[in-house]
Amino acid sequence: MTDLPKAYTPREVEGAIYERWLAADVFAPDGVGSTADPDLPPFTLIQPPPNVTGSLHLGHAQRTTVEDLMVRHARMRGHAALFLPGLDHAGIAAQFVLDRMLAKEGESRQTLGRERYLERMRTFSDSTRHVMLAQQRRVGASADWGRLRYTMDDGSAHAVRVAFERLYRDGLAYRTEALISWCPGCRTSVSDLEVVPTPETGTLWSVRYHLIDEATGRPVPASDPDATITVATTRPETILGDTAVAVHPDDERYRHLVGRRVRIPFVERDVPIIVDDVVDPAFGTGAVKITPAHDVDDHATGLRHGLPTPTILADDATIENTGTPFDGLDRYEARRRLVAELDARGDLAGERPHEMIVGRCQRSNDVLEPRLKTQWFIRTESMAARALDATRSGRTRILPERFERTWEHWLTNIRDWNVSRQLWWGHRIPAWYCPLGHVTVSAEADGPAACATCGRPAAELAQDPDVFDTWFSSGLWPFSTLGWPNDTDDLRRYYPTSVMETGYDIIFFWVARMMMLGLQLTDQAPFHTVYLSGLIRDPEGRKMSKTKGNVVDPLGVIDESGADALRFAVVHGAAAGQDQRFGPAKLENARNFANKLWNATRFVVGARPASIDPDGERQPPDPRQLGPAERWMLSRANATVDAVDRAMADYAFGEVTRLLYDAIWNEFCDWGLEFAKVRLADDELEEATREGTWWALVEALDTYLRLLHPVMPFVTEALWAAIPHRSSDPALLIVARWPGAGPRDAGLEAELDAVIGLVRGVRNARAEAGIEPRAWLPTEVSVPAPMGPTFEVLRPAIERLTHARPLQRRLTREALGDGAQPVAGGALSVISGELEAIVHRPTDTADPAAGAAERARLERELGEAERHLSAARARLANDEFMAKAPDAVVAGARARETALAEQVDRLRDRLDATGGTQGTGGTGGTGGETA
RNA sequence: GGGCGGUUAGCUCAGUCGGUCAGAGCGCCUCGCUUACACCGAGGAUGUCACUGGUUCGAGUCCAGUACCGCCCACCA
Repeated sequence: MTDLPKAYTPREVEGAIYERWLAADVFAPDGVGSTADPDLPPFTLIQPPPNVTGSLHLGHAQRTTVEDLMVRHARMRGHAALFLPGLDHAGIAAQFVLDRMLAKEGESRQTLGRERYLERMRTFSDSTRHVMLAQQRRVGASADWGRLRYTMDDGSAHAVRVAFERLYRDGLAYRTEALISWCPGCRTSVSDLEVVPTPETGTLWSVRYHLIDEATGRPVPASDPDATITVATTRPETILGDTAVAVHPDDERYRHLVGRRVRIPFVERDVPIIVDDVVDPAFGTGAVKITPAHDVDDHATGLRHGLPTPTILADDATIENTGTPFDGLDRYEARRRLVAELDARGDLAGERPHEMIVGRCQRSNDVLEPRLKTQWFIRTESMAARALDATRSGRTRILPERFERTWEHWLTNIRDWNVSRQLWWGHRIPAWYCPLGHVTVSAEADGPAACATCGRPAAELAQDPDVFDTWFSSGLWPFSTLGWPNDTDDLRRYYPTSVMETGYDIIFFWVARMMMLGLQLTDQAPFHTVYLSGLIRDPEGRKMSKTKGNVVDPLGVIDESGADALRFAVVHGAAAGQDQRFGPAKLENARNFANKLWNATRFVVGARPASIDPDGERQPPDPRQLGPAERWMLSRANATVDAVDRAMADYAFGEVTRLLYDAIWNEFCDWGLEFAKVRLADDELEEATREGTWWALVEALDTYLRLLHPVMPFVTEALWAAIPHRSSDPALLIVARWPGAGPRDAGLEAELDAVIGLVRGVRNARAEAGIEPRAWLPTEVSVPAPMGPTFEVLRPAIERLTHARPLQRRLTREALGDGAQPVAGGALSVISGELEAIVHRPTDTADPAAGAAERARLERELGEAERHLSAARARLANDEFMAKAPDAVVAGARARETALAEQVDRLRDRLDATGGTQGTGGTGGTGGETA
């Protein structure tokens, strides 16, 4: 046993504890401190790797907590529990951060060049990775740091190459020119998921295109009724890339123009008027300009009609290749000038504000441009089908279940995944091109020796300059971290993993891709359960973000309130998939709870009978030495074990903390300790009895510390060190065994409920009557014979808790009131279950008004009891209820009716007695009215 | 345009199988420094479980619809 400081100071407690865990090597499932049961299957949780260049925010802390609590729980249950930590290189996100830093130095990707840029990135990420890892340790992550992985380490690099090669070999990776979303700021393509549809008010311009006289090849004269056709656009600069004008096939207005040609202004290109179903005749003019290289719909239209696809936007979104003066201008400058020029020519038919959805870059917020690029794609159809099969068959379960519908919808409508990124930071795509255009994909670290098609030597091959979408390497995470593609011991032992915990916001980005790639490459679903956490929001319910300035730094919170409080706060009252607001109140509540636990333990430790060796082995409480309160306490602890087990099995972590908070605070501390105090201080009891009482406290406390450990690991570990252990216990709580649910004693629990109810009732009555709390008042209690022994053992505690002196026990209700002289002003009556008490008031504080107040109180209680009683009776009088409700429910209703009737009866009696002694004439009080 | 979630005490939220489910924390009010804890203890007040209808012996809970708030998905220039 170790001493506990008087005050609970999280900083001191937590710092020392983590070092002890590390020293004991208990985090690794195969570490020297592991106590795993070899007969149980392992439990594997691969951490969603946080961005290496990021900083830990509250969301990370919350996820780490949930992950860690699952791991700790599994570990205590005896499973070899692997919590594999990691970091993500976060391709585009990291580049975005570094680019901004470089910009402040007047540098850029271009000025540095690829090699120096990547060198800077490595230096930068090396400096931030330590911060990220240290933060996780502060939160208490019991991760196996020896297995720490990084999406840019050699193992991941190898996995990425092999995975891609296999996908290519199986026809699931292909290279093609396609319309992709391009971010001019990041200078890369982004996936559909990274496009943020943003509502904006733009402008819809109407532009006249001049028809061409086929005979002369010149524009038809303005006098001709069909001199022009008017099209509408929100992006006039794309006019420069137009290769057709389309109308709906059924549109009578334009039918006669179909097949004619119009001249695209500035580029002076003559393009056909075509028909296509994509056109909505009701929108705008019903005629649509077609820009196949810069619009999704137009691209599809272009493909259907075999239209040319001139690209007019450069990587930086300046105009290019148009042969017009607009070349070299930024897209928006070009737009302005182009509109002005059209207006000057008289070809601007109109402009009006237009509500529209603009695609913006998730990272840089730039407006994205659809454009053609030759990129690598992953064919998703077959993999998505397998992923759906895994969830439909139940091999993988998504929690909360409602997200399975989202999952279904997305995977059934999935499009091929563009994995090429024109970034530098990431895994280079292992594809080489020979001068003849042959493609060679190779998993070799040094690339292929020769072109796979024509045999040209490596020296003549050029590797694809692009890198993979960062989610490609993340998608391999559950198995690449365990050694895949090598057939390692870890992979065999820990794969498939048990639970994947992550935020619901990346279910598509990440979970779906892990699932697809895992099934494709390992033939197994990578995890059996997906636990989706909700998002942490600020106290106003807003998403936390740096730009809003409402981010909470978890380290600040930990410094102030402790990691245990933070962990408890983010778990307490939270439900899977449900966002939660986080504010100071929750945190304070959690810290208070830790403090409560600390002080309760300090009391137990300090209350040790001198006859017990502080350094001795823990003794099981001797049942013969236990009083009803101690047996009740142990029964309740068993009940809590049972309830917590059920909640854990349901992944209802908020329920777990609620159960423990209630059990520890409202049962163990409020009643268990209070009853025990009296008993431990009772010199009349035998030494063995006091010892038994203390061992019972230790037993219950030990159980609660174990149950609470996964959520509040530091404080429980520290406190556990202060209580005696069993010979079978390990040195540290983190590897101690999860408690088993022992027997309950329902009858005893009911008796204690009555006793506790009586104490509460007496306190309540005394408080309402305005009686000095410290005044000792003569109190009588009628106790049915079966409860006699319990009452007698608890008598000293009841005396103390109710300030009753003398406390006299009566065998029947009728006997109440005989033991002391009723005094003017009346006595207080309290009914709790089968117990009934009368508190006699001191003469000097009694007055007629007090009697009236007591009557009012009793009448209020009577009224309430009568309402409940009549409701219960109405139920029993309902034939259909009697006929159709289950027997157990009917029996319960009968019992309730009996109890309520009894209570009403007693309250009436007490009211009569109170009225009678008061002598104010109101002797017949039946509770109908309140004075 | 589809889909999902939320609506329960002044605030933030739990509420699993339909039957002691009207709950917690915070806040508020009244007391109290009783030898674990003032980061505490004792007591108290506060509800049309958003609305409408339905199923059921019985609905905060299941079904349908409505309203408001929020999120996700979606190629209308």
